[in-house]
Amino acid sequence: MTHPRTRLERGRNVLGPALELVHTGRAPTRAVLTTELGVTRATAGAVAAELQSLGLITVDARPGAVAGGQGRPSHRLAIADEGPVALAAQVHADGFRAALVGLGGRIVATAPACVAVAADPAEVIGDVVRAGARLLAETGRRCVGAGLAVPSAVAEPDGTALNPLHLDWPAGAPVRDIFNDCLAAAGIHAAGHCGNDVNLAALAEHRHGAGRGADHLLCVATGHRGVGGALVVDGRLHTGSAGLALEVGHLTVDPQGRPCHCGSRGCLDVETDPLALLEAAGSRPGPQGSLLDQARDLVTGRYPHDPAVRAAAGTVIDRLGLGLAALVNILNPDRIILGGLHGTLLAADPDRLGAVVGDHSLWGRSGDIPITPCVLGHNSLVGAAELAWQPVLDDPLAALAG
Amino acid sequence: MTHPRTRLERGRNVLGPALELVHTGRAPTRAVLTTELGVTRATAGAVAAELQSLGLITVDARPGAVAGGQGRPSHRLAIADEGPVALAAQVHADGFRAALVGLGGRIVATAPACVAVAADPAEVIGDVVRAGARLLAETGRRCVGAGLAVPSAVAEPDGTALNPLHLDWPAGAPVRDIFNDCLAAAGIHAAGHCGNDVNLAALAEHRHGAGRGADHLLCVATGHRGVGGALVVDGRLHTGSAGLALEVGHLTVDPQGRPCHCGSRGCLDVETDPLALLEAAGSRPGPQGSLLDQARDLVTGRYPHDPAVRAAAGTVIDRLGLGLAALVNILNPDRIILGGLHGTLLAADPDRLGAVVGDHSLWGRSGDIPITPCVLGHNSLVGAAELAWQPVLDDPLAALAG
DNA sequence: TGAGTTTGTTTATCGGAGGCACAAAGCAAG
DNA sequence: CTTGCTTTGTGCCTCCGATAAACAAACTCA
Repeated sequence: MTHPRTRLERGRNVLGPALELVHTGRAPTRAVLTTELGVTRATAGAVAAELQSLGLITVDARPGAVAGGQGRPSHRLAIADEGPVALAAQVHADGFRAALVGLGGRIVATAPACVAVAADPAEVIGDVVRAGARLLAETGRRCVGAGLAVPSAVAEPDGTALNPLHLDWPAGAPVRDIFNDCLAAAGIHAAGHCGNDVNLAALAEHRHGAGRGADHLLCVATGHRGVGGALVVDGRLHTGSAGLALEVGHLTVDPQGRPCHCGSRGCLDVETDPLALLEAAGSRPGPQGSLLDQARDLVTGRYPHDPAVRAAAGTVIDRLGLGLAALVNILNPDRIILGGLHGTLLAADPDRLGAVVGDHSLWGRSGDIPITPCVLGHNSLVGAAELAWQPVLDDPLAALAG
Repeated sequence: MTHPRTRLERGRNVLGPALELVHTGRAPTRAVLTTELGVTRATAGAVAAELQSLGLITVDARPGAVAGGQGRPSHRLAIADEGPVALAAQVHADGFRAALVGLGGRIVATAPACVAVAADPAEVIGDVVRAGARLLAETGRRCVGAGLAVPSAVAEPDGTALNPLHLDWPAGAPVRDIFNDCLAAAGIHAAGHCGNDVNLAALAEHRHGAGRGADHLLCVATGHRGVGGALVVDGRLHTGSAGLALEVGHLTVDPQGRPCHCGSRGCLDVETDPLALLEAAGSRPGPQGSLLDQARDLVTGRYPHDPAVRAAAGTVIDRLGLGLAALVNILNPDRIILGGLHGTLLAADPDRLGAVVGDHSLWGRSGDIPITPCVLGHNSLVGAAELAWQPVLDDPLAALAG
């Protein structure tokens, strides 16, 4: 005679999709979970109970928890306040930063930004991991994994940084191995993942920011030097066969333009980054503040009334539009988001860029593609956390219960 | 009391993947099916029996059917000889063609190619559908669906041909609706699907030709005028959000090049198609034979010993290499296949193109990307059939039993 | 001929999800 | 306040696809 098993362990195959719905804010109540997953109420109930027992979400069954229409109010689903977190780390040309990020892209704690960057990747990554370890110790949260964002293409499956150009790191540095070594040295027993910062920013924006709901999201951004791109298709990063896709910096946008270190001229990289804008505006880069900040100040403070800035920004916008148009023809995205200086330029003159993209991409349809700036702060950090959360989102039971 | 159900109806969820393995030639025996699907022998047996009962495959259990190693020989799996077929149709600038294609990309019957092309899409599509209907009547095969390849981007979800430039069709012609109307008028009760010819060729090459096993397959081809591209990721066509991806013809490959109707100069479209090669070689296009045939004859007959042809082909190869390098940087494919004149040029000088692509794509890694010509005859036709077979591959029971 | 190896088949069982009936919790109209 | 309607949550049973394990079959090799 079989003893009556508890039915609470049901719903394993839909557990991941269910958690993803809560994670991305698309499942505020249990009833929504039912319809979004396409399962019965019984299954959705078991799934919600299971996620609650894993300590990931809370199911609020109190009356009045949901502002209802007709019928019995549904139980409210929320991300557990004291649930586990991911350790997120970011290294860039001007410093590094660590944070703890919970489900839903919620930044739980941040370490103060550090501006010193050593030339040795192991040293920098060790520093940022130790900063993260301190946060974990202070908060006492469980850590589900760790993610590191670097300003370089990261090759798969090796996890090496191929072009960390503005970091003075050696090309091909095994950043994932270094990251995992540092995690182990800091006593953090969790898997470490690495990714390109623009890729991770795009992932974060897709799940929690300006890219929500887009099926084919193109993200282009410039930080300090150079331009990065990313594509999120059906909720997953499109990184190509070896993690090297969306290296968009060397599209030709001005045949008579500046020479580029790649050997060509007028590449997107050298025509639309902060230095290009400063030079075009006749403004010498100063010693204080990053190139990005100086370029941003120029645009937000003196566009459009300063003729030199107006002309320079207009030129950069036109060049960027040409590059985006080429990408639109190749990738056919349904939304474009712009980060860094590109986002600032878009905000300063929302119409000009769209017009250029529409004129130079085929069948004019592209004019219908919404182009918006990124909206998340620290989106690369949140994206790094997404990398760490991914195994949990794919299979919560396997990732947490072990 | 429950009656003892026959266990032959098991294995529904793995039925599609199993058929796909047989379809792509990756499951010659039942034992391979077991390991490839990752299921038990019991399940694989039930699945094979089910596919056989659907009339799609044969399971040959005769001793000696498999050249074995040790142990009991496995049953041989083969595509059923008299199984159902897909109606494949292709329309291009020089005419149209119909064929019947079975599983495995096997061309079962072809109608003679027709060289007359009317300006009215309904007329042409009606002609090709009637040719296909005759083939169905002659062979008496069951038809699982129909696919049509057109030399134009096909917008989804509407199924309209956006730029059928060399067909004198109106832009935006609702080819899928027309195709389905013609099918119904011909008494063929099957769903009709439409796609871009290069996309479909890439799909066919991925499943049955030079692209087998590639995870990220890039295909670039030129037929008569213009250049088309396609990307197959994890076995599925990447068509972007609206079916318009991989419009690669307007990448800039020569800033001082020929003017293009898109308003720019030196586009891949006008620098690497057959007309570009003929002009560069100082050869006036003649009245007899298509542009593609004339350009091919030039290369195969007079390369490399004719200096003019050598120089012209070299220039076109270099331009093509620049375009491919840009695509490599953006898409990071693990294999590239070239069709039409591009395939001929590659075959004529296999090393030069690879060197250019390697030099102009980042981190030199791209030099490792294999570049090969397409190998299938009628690959757009076979690809059109793939479109029609897809619902069967996704869920054989639902598609066939209804 | 017999041992070892690999594959096919049979039977019992497991586990996730659906179906259905019923209970619970709100709103609206009288 | 009561009654009816609507919507949601829960318990019980069933279904279905697949696994597990034991056995039978077919071949190679010594």
